[in-house]
Amino acid sequence: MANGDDNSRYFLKSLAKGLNVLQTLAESPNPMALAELSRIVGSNNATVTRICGTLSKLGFVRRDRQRRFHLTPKLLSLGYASMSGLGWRQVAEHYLEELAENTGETVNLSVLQDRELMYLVRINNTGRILPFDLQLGSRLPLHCTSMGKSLLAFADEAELARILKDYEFAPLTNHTITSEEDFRRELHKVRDRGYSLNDEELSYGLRSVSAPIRDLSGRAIAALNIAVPTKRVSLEDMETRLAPLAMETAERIQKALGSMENA
Amino acid sequence: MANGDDNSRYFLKSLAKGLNVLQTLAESPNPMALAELSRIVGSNNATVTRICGTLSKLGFVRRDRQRRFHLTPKLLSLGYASMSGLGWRQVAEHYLEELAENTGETVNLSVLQDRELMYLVRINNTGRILPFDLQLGSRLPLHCTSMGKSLLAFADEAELARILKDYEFAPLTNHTITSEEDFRRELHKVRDRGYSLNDEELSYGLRSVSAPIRDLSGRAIAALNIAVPTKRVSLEDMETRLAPLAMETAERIQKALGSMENA
DNA sequence: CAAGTCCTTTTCGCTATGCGTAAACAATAG
DNA sequence: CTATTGTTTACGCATAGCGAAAAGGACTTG
Repeated sequence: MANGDDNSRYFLKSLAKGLNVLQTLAESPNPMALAELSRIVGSNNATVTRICGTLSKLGFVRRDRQRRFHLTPKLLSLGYASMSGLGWRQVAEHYLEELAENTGETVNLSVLQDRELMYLVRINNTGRILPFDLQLGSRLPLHCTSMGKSLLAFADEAELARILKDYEFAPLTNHTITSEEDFRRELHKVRDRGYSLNDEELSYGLRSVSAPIRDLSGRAIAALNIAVPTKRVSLEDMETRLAPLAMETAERIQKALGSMENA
Repeated sequence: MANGDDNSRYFLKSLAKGLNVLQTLAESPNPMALAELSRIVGSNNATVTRICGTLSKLGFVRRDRQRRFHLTPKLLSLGYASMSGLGWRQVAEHYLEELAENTGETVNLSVLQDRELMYLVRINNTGRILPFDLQLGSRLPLHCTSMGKSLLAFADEAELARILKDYEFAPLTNHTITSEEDFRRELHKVRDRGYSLNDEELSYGLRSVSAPIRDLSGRAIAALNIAVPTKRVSLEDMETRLAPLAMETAERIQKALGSMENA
């Protein structure tokens, strides 16, 4: 019945479903029972039973007394291994540490992942001031973060189009940009200045400056930022003092990366 | 042809193979080409092409110009999500930070994972002295680490038997314990004293003390340790000064854990 | 440049695999 | 004790996924 259009012979559905189950569990804040899980992934629960049985026999998933499924830390090894492939990350980390030391602020690095950004490095200098407790691997929206703006301002047009297609500009504060026109205008500004700002657009009390880390073609492969509490650092201070530091660090990383072989 | 013996109807082979590919890539220090990969996972390369095609369409794997496969950081999100399920980890982390502060040394926490131990927390106080640059999720052998000894000394007999069956006591230094008899003797000693030592058994220049974190039945669910360079801390010092601190911290964590609901 | 090796991709037909429906089983609630 | 909702098992069918082998590339070597 209808192999549709594509290279379907080369796509393993059960593998995709299994990974989808893992992702679903990862995205849910709390463990899930079978029924809920099959509802969300949209499969028959017999199927989900089989998937979870397999995952659990392989040790990626555990079932608690209330028959709910949890991910196990076995997945951690996979996650970390994936980073060691990212040679440039290590290089960047070095410079970020310097930046964190010089500014005394929290410094982050993230990459584009699907339609969000994902943290790859986080150096938290200021004990827990920020309203978010982010870890590596956690994700944030693109439209209301400085790194998101940097990543998109220097993405290629095709990628940008893909992401902005039906993008939902969810308002998280009343500073959040909520329309594509405004956002595109903002991206222009970012391209002009070479850095991007987030002034309480993600969360009240929080500002950040970000600069893109670009490859030789000018495309952003990552973005770094400096995040500060509003009460301690003014917007002007961000622009005059921190923005240049962020850009300078990004440039140094780019230089260092230039001398590496490319994937 | 021969469904063998088991509940085979409930095990999804393609999912298992796919995950096996991911694990294989994770364990390899460098990216792999198709041929090598299919050799290692023991499947037809048509099969591996399909698996990798799927994984890559889903964004878990990337192929570089030389047609070699890499894991992508997309897996990070999964790994970290798996830790947030571990409520006790957070609790433990708090006490470990204290311990690190009090001793000024590097402090770690790990759990049993397959036949190795895996790091879940690492607080590195001493800038890069240690010969290993370990990250969360990385693994070490059990027989030549203090945490490995703690974990096994307080594992239940069945688990211990499973692990020691055909265990390979690879000698990493000339202090490494290399026979099961010696190792079992060592475990007895650990049970008696309540803590375990590693005196240059993993790597020259490195010592550590570890104490188990046990559940109500006495089984170790994790182990913490304090790791030091040999040049700075004597064996005697470890036993008289650090070992008690490690045990005390472990006990405090156990108490704190007692007041949590169990999975 | 032709012959040879090794790697990768695609084709093709078969059958075991994994699917959904539906029935049994379990647990809670009313 | 019947209803309701969640979980597991049974069963038979369709097809998804498999391996063997051919076709297509890339890179050496004579």
